[in-house]
Amino acid sequence: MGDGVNRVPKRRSKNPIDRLGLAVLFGRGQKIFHKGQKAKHIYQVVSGCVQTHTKLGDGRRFVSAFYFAGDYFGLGMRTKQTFAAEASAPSIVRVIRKTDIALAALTNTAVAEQMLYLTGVELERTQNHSMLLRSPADERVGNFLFALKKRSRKKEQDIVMSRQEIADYLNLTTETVSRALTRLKKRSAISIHKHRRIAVRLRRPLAA
Amino acid sequence: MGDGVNRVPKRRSKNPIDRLGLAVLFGRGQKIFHKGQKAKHIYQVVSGCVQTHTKLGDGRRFVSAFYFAGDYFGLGMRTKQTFAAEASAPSIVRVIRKTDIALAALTNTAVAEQMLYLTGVELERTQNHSMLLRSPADERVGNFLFALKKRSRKKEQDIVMSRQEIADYLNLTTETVSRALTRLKKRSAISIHKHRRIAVRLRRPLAA
DNA sequence: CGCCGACTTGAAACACCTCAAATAGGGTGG
DNA sequence: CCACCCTATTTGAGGTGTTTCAAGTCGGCG
Repeated sequence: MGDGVNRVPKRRSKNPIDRLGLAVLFGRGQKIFHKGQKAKHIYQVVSGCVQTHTKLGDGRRFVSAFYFAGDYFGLGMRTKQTFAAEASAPSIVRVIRKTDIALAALTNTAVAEQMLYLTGVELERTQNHSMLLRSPADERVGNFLFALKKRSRKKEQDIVMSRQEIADYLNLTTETVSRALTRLKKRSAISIHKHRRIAVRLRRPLAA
Repeated sequence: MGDGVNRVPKRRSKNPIDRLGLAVLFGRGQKIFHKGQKAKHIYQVVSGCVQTHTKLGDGRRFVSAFYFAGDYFGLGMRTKQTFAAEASAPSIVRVIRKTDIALAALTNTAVAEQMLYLTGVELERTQNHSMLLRSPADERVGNFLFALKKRSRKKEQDIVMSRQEIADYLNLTTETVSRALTRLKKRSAISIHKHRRIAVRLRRPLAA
C-alpha cells in the first residue's frame, strides 16, 4: 500500500474473516502490493477490478488473474508475493492482516476452513487459466468474455481492462485480441459498442 | 482405485497427516481416480510418478501436473475431481480419507495448517505451469527438464514419461518436443542417451 | 534376430506475431 | 459545445514458430 490512498470504513458480513480488515480505495493503475513483498495480508475486492501480474525478463507482461467484487486474492503465498497486484479500475479493497486471521482462528475453527476453501477457489481459478492458455486465440478471447459474462450475469459487459491487459492475460498480442474480437463479431458471438462495452451472446463455452 | 491393485503397508513420519492413509501400488497407466469422481481422498506419491490430466472435447489431452515421491495431489478439490489421475510409471501412492483428516484436525491444529500449506504448494505448482506455457517451445522443454533436475538433484534424469505426455503437459506436439530436445542438444544444454535418459547441464532456468 | 511402438527428421501449411499505418473515442482547452 | 489532440484500438502485409502429415530410425522386448 503506497501513500495517498483513501481509507473507507470496513464492511460487515457473516463469514468469519469477512469481519476483519480495513477497506482501502485504489485508483486505476495503483499498486496494491509489489512482487517479492512480504505476504503479511490477504485481500478482498469490495468493488472494482484488480489484476495480479509479473514482468518477464524481456519486458513481456504476464497477467495471472483478474479479481472482481467478492474475490479474495493474495492467497497461498506463504512468505513472499509471487506477483504484483494493482487496480485495473478504481477499486475498493479490503486488506486483512494474516496475524488477525490467525488470532480469529484460535476461537473459531470456521476461519481455517474458510482459508482452505478460498485457497481452493484460487487453485481452481489458476487451473482454468492454464486450460484457457491452451486453446486457439478465438477460443481464448471468447471464453474469457464468456467467463466475465457468467460472473456478472449481465447482458452487456463493461470491459474495464485494456486490450493490452487482456492480451497479457491470454498470452496474445493486442492485435491478435482485436482480430479475434472482430472474428467473433462476424460469427455474431458478440457485439461491440465503443470498444469497451461488449454483449456476449454465447450460452456455453466456445469449443474447438 | 480399480481392482487388482496390490496393497502395501503404510509408512510413518512426523507430519500430522503423514501418519494416515493406506499405501497402494499402481502399474504404469493405471487410473488412481477418475475425472468427475467424488473427491473423498487426498493422495501422496510414495514412489514413482503420477500425472493428472483431462481430455478436451476434440481428443486433445491436457496434462495438468506430474507428481513425484513426496508430492501430494488431489488437493483443493472440494467436491468432484477436475482431472483424472494415473500412474506415469509404476508408483506407490498413499490414499488418505478426508474424513480421517477432519477427525485428526479435531485434536491437532497442525493438521489444518498442513492442509492449507499443501494446497498453497499446489497453487504455486499450477502458477509455475501457467508461466511455463507462455514461453517458446525450447524454453518450455528446457525449463521442464530443469525443474526435473532441481527436484531430483541428480546429474542424469530418467524421464519416466513419454514424449507425448511431455507434449501434453507443455501444450506442444511430440514432434516439437523432439525438435526442441535436438536444438537443446546442439546448444549443449543437455545430452540424451537412449531417448529416456537425459543429462541437464543448465544451471539456471532458460530465459528468452 | 526381427518386430513394433516410440522417437526423430523433413517439407509444407497454418496461426500468431511483428511492424506499419489508419481509425475511433475520450479528454482538454477554447 | 465544439475542435483538436492523444492514446487505444483496429486493420493490413509480411515474417516466424509450431503444427500437420509423411517418412525414416532407434531401441526394447519377444
